[in-house]
Amino acid sequence: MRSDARSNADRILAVAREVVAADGANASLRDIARKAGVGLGTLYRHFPSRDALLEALLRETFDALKVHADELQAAEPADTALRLWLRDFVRDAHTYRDVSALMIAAIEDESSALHDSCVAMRAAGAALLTNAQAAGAAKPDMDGTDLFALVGALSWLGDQPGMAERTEHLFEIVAGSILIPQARSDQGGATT
Amino acid sequence: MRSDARSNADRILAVAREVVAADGANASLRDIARKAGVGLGTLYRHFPSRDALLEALLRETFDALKVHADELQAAEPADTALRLWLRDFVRDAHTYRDVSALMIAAIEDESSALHDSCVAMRAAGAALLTNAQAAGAAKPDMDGTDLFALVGALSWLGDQPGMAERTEHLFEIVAGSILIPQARSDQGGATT
DNA sequence: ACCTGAACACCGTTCAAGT
DNA sequence: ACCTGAACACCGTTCAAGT
Repeated sequence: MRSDARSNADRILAVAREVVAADGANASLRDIARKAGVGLGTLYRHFPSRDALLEALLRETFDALKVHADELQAAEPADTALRLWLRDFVRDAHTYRDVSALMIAAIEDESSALHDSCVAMRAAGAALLTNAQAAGAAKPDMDGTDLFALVGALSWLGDQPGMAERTEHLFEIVAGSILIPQARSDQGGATT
Repeated sequence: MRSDARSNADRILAVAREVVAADGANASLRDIARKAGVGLGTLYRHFPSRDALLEALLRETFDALKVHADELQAAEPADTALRLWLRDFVRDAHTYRDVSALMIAAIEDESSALHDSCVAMRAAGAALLTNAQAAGAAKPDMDGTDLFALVGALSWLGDQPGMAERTEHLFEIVAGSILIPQARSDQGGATT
């Protein structure tokens, strides 16, 4: 019966969402299986690795971030688009505690279930960065991976005790190291 | 016999240095005790917590960093002093993998064995920062904890797979968000 | 097909028992 | 005083056995 399996997978995912929200990305898988009322092997059958489970939890977030990148690129001047997207990224990346380390690791590890999503995130950010650089609004000596590293580090900081309330401020500081202040005229269009 | 105890503590420390160098700050304490040829309880007797053991490993490094801060403050212009010290800090903080998370956590946790050292580090950095700010060489909207957070995050990045070779570059980017470029005349002395 | 849970090889931490 | 190692309560991962 395939419907059993599906309902199990759904229940595991629902429970995982709560447990990971509470305990972070390194939450006990045993605990999740237990609370989902399912054998440990069943969890492993549906999600063969921790990354696979997290990927399932994060997929919506990732998709939304990619869509948002496209929207911003179309609607905003290059520097605003980049800045706004980075804010979102940092916020979303620590929806669950300790997820940024996994994301940064996943970008190097092609076998990780998170790999594709992270590469896609990097590409989305890189596109916004390239745009901003072309407009002279972002430092030229930086690539998508640098950007990913910086926002990853920022989101990691947000997970550390005592740092959460400083992330806004730290974001501004780091953003200041990426973006070049623009004297902007009324109409936002940049010349090529 | 107190000499037994001392020699045990020394051996534990020597082994811990190797194991932590290999496995990072979360190395297995059991493994350390085993390799030191000592019962697990003996390790706990001498080092009642992981932080206590790491503090012992890092004490020399910390002391050297503090001394170096004073030297730089006396010998270099404020911006150079800050920049050079930050470089050292980032380098030393990832002598052992994953130590930066513990350092940042320790600054909030007064009961941690690493607390005092970390507060002292922050104070040393804060003094250099204040100096640089007074000379107009560092952004004014930043305090010692922000500085600690940024270099902590940078050193964390250095521990992540694939990021090690970018740390130099990322350091320059972040340093650029802290320091204000100076038009410097021949003599380096800043006026009070 | 799908699920279960015991089995294995690990942890950190504590503490009775030994010298 | 100091040390030891078993005991306890946990992990992640695998896989034979069940339905």
